[in-house]
Amino acid sequence: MLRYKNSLRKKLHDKLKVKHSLSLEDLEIGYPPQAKFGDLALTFPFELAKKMKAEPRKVAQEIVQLISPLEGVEKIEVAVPGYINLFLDKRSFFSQQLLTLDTPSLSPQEEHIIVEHTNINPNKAAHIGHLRNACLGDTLVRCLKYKDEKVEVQNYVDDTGVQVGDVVFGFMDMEKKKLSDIAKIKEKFDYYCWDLYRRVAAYFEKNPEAQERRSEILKKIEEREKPEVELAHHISRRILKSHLQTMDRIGVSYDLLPCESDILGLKFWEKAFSLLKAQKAVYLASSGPNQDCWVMETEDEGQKEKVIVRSDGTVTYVGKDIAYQLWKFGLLGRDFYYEPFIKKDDKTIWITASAPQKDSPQFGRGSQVYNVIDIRQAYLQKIVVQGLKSLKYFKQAAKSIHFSYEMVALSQKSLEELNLEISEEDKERSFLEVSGRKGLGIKADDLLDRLEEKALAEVEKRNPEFTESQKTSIARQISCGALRYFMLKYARNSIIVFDFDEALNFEGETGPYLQYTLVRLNSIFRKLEERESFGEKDLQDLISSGEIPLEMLSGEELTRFWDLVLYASQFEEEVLHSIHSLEFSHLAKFAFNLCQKFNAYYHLYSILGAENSQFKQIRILTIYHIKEVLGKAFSLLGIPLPERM
RNA sequence: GCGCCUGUAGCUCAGUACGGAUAGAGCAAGGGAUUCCUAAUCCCUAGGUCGCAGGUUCGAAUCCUGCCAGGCGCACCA
Repeated sequence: MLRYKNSLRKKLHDKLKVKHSLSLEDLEIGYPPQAKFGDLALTFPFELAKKMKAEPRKVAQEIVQLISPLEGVEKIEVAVPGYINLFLDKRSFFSQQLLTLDTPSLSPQEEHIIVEHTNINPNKAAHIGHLRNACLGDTLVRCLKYKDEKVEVQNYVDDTGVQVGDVVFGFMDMEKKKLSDIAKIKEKFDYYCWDLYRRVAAYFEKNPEAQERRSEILKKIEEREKPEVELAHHISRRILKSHLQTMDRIGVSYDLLPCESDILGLKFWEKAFSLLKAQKAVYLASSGPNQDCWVMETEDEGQKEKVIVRSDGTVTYVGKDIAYQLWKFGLLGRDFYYEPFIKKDDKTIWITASAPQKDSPQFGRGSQVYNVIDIRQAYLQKIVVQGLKSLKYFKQAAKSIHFSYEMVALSQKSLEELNLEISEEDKERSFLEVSGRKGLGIKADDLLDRLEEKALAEVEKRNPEFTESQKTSIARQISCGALRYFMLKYARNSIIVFDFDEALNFEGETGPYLQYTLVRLNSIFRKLEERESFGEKDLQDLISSGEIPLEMLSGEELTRFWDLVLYASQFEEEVLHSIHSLEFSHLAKFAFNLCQKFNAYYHLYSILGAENSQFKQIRILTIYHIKEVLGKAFSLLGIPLPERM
């Protein structure tokens, strides 16, 4: 449809330019609210009427005279207030759609896009909040790649921060463990640390005097002193591997894992600091509450300033982030070294290193950067962008996009289900924020396990004859589909109050519903092959022959057919819209709606048992079109497609 | 206090970017459909002062102003 609209817009522009000065963009083409009004609607007569101080209806009528006849358009009508409704030539439109199924009309606009997402502190297991981040980020990546953009996916690892330091404290000071003892821990390590981290946080609450030791550990990690730095390294790498395994379960992967330890080791901050000082973007506060700190003035809030370097000379998180953002755009003048971290199939996930390595690829130097980070960090992201601006990198500042989203919270009901202890104060709240420190949260692997378990039981019920490995593999695909759809169905601005019943539901607007629809669709084609030896080649022959016996259809079936075709053809528009608004719930809803439309069609019209071969032909072509579009949509949403379920 | 966000059906949410034709889904509730391509499905019923009050407009859930309610942010934490 995108392609069609673009060419229609050009045609309209050509026909109208003699009489009206309208730009191509002014000629907006929308959809009427009801199918009976038409297939496409032009609303620009209203704008024009305003300019000409005329009645919209009259303007619309005049325009219809100018643009008629239009190639590919069967009928043009003026609707009462002043819309121009177009009725397309169904046969030529459908045939065009079928022939261009494999050739996307989207084209890239950037040289190199960097998407940073996931970014879990490597000191505990991943939880549902992290899953939302990863699903959003990964879907963006898939959509950008579909648009043919060059995309590099980074997952930042804060391996020298407070959170890792706290777990080091837990092992060393509370559990009195050495590296060799930790290495011997057999149980799921990220779960072990989840629990330990919660105990450490509670310990610091009760023993404020331990703060001193806490700072000491952090300092030793930064200055690469043993044994603290060895422990931090062991813990962070081991947990990072767990995270990658968890993310692999939902089909999420990365190109590069940039580590904070290397940002420190390679003195990224020192370089960024000298750049900022040279541009006078930061200054040493000589008085006031921030005395002896290097601060940056914030844009809108008047005199307010943000501390970048503390009075003890250490750099804040934002400072390091500014350096990292500069590096992403290739503006820092320093670079990482890289080594392989994990190889799976033919894909390598690289990690940064602080010494030169052999045969490593190039990363960074993006022309556009997306940071997928929850909305609570909006202020800090703004400061990072301001850092770029103060260095006069206005273009890069404009291309720094904070992909923000709301948190996943826990309902009181889900807390009860998990038997988590909460304070009296927290009991009053309608929902609770996930908190690693308090150990409040649902671990990603636990949730995925529960989804898999339920899916397995459902598969068992329906397909007892499948082999065990078939069943588990299908269950995995279903759990992934269920989770990804769940994370994408909500607008990013909306808080997800997590509820087990909702998340584990496989009926209605859920991932498994979508998967089931496509499984059914595929199974029709499988049966066509089995029973009638009608295969892919016959299908392609049918399409290229251009024989579309549309004349067979009338009444209800014609309406349904056309509704399906028209809706499915909007796929690329939905992808673009989702990228522009960073709202992938649009794409999720689109796939769901298309499934609903198909399911209704499926119930009314038999394909295998069609009345005659012409009905069969047209129905096969119709559902093939849907199958292809759904297949593409699923792959962008990261929803796997089981053979059967 | 300042800034950002949210308020739509019993519940969970779309729809707001760029105002447009009768405000849509799912869940829950009630009723119905399976000798036939997978019932993880489909159909029907019921359910709405779009937080409140003004304003702009031919036209407002959508834009503007004020108010009410809730959330988040405004660290020498990350």
